[in-house]
Amino acid sequence: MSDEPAHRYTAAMAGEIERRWQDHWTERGTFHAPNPVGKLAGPVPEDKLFVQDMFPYPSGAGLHVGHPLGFIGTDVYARYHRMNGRNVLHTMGFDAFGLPAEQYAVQTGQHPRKTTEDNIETYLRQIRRLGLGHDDRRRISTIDPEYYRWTQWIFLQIFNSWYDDTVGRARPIAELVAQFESGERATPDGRAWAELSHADRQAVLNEHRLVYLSDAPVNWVPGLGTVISNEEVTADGRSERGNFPVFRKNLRQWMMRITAYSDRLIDDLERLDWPEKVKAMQRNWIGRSHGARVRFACGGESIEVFTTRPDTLFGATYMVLAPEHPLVDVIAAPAWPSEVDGRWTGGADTPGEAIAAYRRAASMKSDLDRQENKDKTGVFTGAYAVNPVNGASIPVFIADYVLMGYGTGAIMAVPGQDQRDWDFATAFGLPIIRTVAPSEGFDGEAYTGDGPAINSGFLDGMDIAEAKKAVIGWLEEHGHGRGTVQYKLRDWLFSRQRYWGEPFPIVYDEAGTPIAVPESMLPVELPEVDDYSPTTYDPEDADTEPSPPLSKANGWVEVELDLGDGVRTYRRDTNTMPNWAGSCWYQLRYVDPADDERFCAPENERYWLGPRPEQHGATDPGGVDLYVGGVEHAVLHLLYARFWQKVLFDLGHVSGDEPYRRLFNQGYIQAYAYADARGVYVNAAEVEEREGRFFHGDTEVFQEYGKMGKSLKNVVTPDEMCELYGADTFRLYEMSMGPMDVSRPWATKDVVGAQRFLQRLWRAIIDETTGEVRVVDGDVDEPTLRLLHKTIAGVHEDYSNLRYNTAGAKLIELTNHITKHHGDGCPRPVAEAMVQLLAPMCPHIAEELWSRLGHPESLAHGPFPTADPRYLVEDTAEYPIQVNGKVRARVTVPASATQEEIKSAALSEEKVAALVADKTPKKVIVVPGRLVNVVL
RNA sequence: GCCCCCGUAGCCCAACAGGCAGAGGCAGCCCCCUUAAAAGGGGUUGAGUGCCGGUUCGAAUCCGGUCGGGGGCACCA
Repeated sequence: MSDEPAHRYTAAMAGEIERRWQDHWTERGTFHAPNPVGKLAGPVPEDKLFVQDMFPYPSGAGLHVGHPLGFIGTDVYARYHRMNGRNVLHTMGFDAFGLPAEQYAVQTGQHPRKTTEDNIETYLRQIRRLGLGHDDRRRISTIDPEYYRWTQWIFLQIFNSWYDDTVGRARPIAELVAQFESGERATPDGRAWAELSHADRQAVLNEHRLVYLSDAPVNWVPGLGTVISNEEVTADGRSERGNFPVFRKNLRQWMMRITAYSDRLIDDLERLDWPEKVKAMQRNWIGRSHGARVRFACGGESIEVFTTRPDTLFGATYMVLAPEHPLVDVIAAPAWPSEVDGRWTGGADTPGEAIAAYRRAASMKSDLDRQENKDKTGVFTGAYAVNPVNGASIPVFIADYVLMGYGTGAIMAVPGQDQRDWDFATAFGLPIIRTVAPSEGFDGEAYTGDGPAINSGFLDGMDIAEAKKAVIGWLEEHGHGRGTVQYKLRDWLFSRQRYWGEPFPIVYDEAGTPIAVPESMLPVELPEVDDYSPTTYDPEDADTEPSPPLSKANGWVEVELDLGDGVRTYRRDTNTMPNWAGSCWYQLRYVDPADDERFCAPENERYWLGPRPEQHGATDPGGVDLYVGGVEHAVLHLLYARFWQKVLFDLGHVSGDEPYRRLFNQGYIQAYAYADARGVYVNAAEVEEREGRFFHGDTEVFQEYGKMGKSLKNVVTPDEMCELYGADTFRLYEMSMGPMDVSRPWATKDVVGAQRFLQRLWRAIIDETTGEVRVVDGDVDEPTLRLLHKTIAGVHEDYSNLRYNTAGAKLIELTNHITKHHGDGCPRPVAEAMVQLLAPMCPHIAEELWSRLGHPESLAHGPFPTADPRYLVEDTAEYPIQVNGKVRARVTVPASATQEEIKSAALSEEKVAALVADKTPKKVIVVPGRLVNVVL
């Protein structure tokens, strides 16, 4: 330790260099990216790049080494392009509203603003050490009133819009009012617009607004004291946050009409450069299916069903309504028909009693029960319906395998082609008619494959696609139904009953009509309250009601305003927005963070985010050039943000209709955790491996693999890594672990490899004992030049394709070559190029070496080396010679050799000639630049 | 149950578009430096690509099957 050379690149020296360069960059605003107009205006090159990390939430727990993986990845990309002359926008702000912040504040007994701002400071301190080239003028935070002013403004834009299906886009609500006024569009009850009261008009408009109040059933979570959106409910019917039971409850809540955009949200995925996996998840979530709605007569009523298989209509042998379906009580027979099947009655004396009992039982089942137990249950309503295609009379059941929330809440059951219907039919003794001939050898139950229609009258012989078309035509012609499209996507529940979120810019008049707060009065600031902790309940108690903390802010809820007809008293909306709101548009604010007239100046928006068809193709939607984050936001954030962008686009506020042109999902850094026999976790850093088993001291412990987390005692922090090795070593190691999109285990012991490399590179340029630059001037030998230019070319390509692991490997290779062949000093041109190539990944050491090599200017804006093609072509080529696919020999020929020349060189090679002997090769394959294969 | 992704040295990972299985790192081994040590230097060993079959002159790569791991959806008509 003591006699370590004075000028070795140690962790301590790295730390000193890093602090110095970070200060240098900050002082000079090295990473300030100019805008075309406004407060950040400056000279802008046409060539720009907007790189963005997914909005981090500033957790109180601080960062572990997994968090910065993507941040470093985007930084390398940004630095690479900045060095190559592009105007690069890269920054980072904070998504700081939301439940976790509020819960953390409640735990620590402090105001959420205080804890959140403290956490942001901690977060910034941690990421600052990493040397990320952020434009710090563009840091924003969703909790800043100057930010959420515009979140509220966008909310009002959406509120004041409606979706015009005839033109397929959102329009200002005033244009709808004009249609009603002129009579171009009739009001729902046919009265003239002028005859409607103010409240009536608002009620009509509420049915069209893209944000509207709804009394529909919503997801109520007593354990959280708030309602949540469908996207936040897990598959087993619990809240994603907190894992509490979720209950369906009718509550008056704000909804966003995202369903108006279902088709565009699906269709526009094709124009995005996104991972297929994420696109598939969004398609799946939106759940578009094509089919038909068919009406079945039932007594004096008509039951409408949705089906994706109208071609199987002849096989419909019964119908099922969801237990909550409104027609159930209307159609239910007063008494069982004679000779009713005992399985159908549920043991009740009348259909009415059976239905009541069944509904009671169904309501007691949780979603989880329903999923675990897929045995089919149901009761007969006593009613029969008529199959429109053949006049058959079929019984109508209720069963909980039919959901009120999808389609029409009613189905035609075709047991021959649907396994669920098959199961029900078998349990209840109902007939099964196959209407598609199963393929040969099929021995299953319901047959869902393709085949010719059978038992289907005029459809017989047609395949599924033909039969669908034919039957839809028939239904439409005879007025029994029509082809239609169905979606799983539901409107977005947008209100939360929490404190720590954006207040709604809405007040209510005496009649309870919601009124937009005028733009001039934004932001509507979050009031101080004595008790910001929400009222939560017994998580299992469904009979509770949300009680928003803001409703307790007495001086705030009641407000005197003059909204045009004199000063009156209004009540504020006491909900807050979900924490997804702030992240729906933050890229727009990064672009223009200080504009206080607009959320973003159009010139700046167009420059950074506008479509560039000449560069990205005719259908380019625009958006952030590279957006990096985890796959966990595939449906939530990424769907909501696309929706807002499209509304803003329709209203003419932005020039592109997608927010993120290219999306990249980084993998996760995971870690081993160790628990002893009792299941108690031990500090992973203290575990030793001996003969394939693991020990903590003398106690045997057992390895698990997964997340890094405090409770698992396996957290490694970037701070520790910077301390032990320096930020550049840490950055390089993270980038070298593998491709960016692959998840992998953290291994602190491997970090030393990255450090040794940087030490070797440092030593090639700096004398470790004197600290003098030891590069040599003069000509560089040919092999070194060849390797150098090959490295330049390869690293260029690797950086632009986010393959940092292979870029790192190429640099190590070059450095090893220099160490081996130029131990007495690195040739200057090689040293300079090497430093430039390294700079995106290890910017501090690169700046330091660059400056020691005599360059006063920062390396942040280049230069970056380009490969000289002369050194990329070899003058000779070595060909492996395969005989029957096995490599037997090698020949070296001039690179200019023709295929014939290569062939004869190969055949005359000694070992090959011996193998060929007197035989005549059947074939000789020459792959130019690759190899020769002789087939005997 | 349905859909998607991934299996290459002890470990993390390379291999352009089917063409010599290896770029790099960790660990191991040998040597050097050192009073000693290593987060120093130099060198070196190591897998036939999870398994079976097919296509091909040639397969880690393409196709079919199978096993293992990860993820998404799930009574959505």
